Amino acid sequence: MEKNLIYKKIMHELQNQILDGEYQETMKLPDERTLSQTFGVSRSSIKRALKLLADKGAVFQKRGSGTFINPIFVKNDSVFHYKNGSNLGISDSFQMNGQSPQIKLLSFNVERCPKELATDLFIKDTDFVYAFKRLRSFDDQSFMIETGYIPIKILPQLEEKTLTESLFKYVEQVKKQGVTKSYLTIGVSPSTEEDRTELNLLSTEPVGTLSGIFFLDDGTPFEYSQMRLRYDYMNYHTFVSLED
Amino acid sequence: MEKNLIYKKIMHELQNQILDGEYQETMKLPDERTLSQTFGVSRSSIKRALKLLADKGAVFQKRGSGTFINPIFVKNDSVFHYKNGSNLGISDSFQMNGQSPQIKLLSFNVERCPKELATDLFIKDTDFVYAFKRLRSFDDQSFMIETGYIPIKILPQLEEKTLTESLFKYVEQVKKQGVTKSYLTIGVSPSTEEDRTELNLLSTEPVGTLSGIFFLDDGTPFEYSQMRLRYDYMNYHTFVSLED
DNA sequence: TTATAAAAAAGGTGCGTACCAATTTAAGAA
DNA sequence: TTCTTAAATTGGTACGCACCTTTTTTATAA
Repeated sequence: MEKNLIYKKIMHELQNQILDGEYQETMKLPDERTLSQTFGVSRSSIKRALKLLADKGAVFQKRGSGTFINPIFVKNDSVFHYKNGSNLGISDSFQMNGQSPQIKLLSFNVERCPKELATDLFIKDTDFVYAFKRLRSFDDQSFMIETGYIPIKILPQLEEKTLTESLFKYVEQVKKQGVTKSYLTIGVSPSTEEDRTELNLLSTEPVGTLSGIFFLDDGTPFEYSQMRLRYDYMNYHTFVSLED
Repeated sequence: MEKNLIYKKIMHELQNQILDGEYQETMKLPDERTLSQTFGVSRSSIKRALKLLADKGAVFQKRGSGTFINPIFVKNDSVFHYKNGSNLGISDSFQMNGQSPQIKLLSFNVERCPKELATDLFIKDTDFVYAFKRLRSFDDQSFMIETGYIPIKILPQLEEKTLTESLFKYVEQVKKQGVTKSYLTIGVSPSTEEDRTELNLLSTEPVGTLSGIFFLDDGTPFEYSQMRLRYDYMNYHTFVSLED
């Protein structure tokens, strides 16, 4: 699985060193030229690794001064790392005490693609999609209603029972591609009748909404999804860095 | 202002071409080697420009195949572009019909740094901070309550009236650095008494919450901020791409 | 015509060089 | 000692090369 890429290997190594408190005194990494020497790789590769860490918010690079460790990244690593490896917006990647949630399939149909979604999913509105609704819960507590649309031509073999398990894992098996990109809009809404019933909410208790598109690695729009979450399960962490 | 960096210039040029529909037929950019020639720059610079576009979600790069345009980026450009140039999470960057919101200062004090914030702001809990609360509105409609904490040693000169204007612009002037990085947690909450009063909400109507830290370009934690938004103003767009 | 294999195309990785720009440090002068 | 200036440090930009991996296209064979 590990593709043995130098810059990724070094990125991980540095990240581990950082989290292990290797550079705690100075909160600063060695300079790029030194790193290049000690790792025995080119400065270009070091720069590439550091760029990844900077994009994560693990370090800040300052010209003329050095590469500094973000104390919050170290301290709060659990929170900060939530994003890495699990948080693609959300959807499939819930976990609690290492245990995945149960999934109940509320409905499952094949229908013509709703007009508003056709362009987003890059298909014609005469094409068919799977339309399904799922309910997720931990033990007795339901926390999310998910409405999803998937073009049938992307997953011609999709069966009903697959939808009671992890969709993303299934896709990775079948398509041999990961789902690593998403475009999401996050919002807030008072709870609807359905929300209150399914998620066991009072009328004063709201839901968080996530809606958007998930892409395969090659950019194929794979699913349009609308998620409504119990407000107390809604917790989205994000590190934003404006380049331009 | 424009720093005349080749890779950024090319990034913009390509982005404009894309939005202008230059590549509409194929939805595909020329290959890197060709771009290198036509722009008269090295392939490395082209790669760098394309990487920026890929990180934005404007294009998808597929080895062996080419660089493809994300149709959603073109179509929905307003939404997609919301993030670029204005959306650092949110805070200062609101606008509506090109018009900035009014800001009312609800409170303004200097106090010792709350213990939970000290480490996040990278200061001691014996250090002092400005603590303030602001209310933002468009015309008659208030839409956000913001509670902010800023270490006094970062902005020793901060005056009360500055807080009724754009804080970020002020910082850029004084510190000669932008505020281009933030680490935020997004959540949902039923409205509190104060929310309902200030934001004119019913008890069934919730707020969206944004809380986290804003950094200066060099990584200095500059402000801890908690924002509570009217649910109908809460709209956060994000493109997520998992690298590793 | 169809299946298979070779070639070409296209993006990815890694190394290296040269020089630039901001910051910090050290040296020298007042 | 303190201020000013020059040098060293450190990350940033740009170019180029060589080679790899995946995908697509083309040519060849069945």
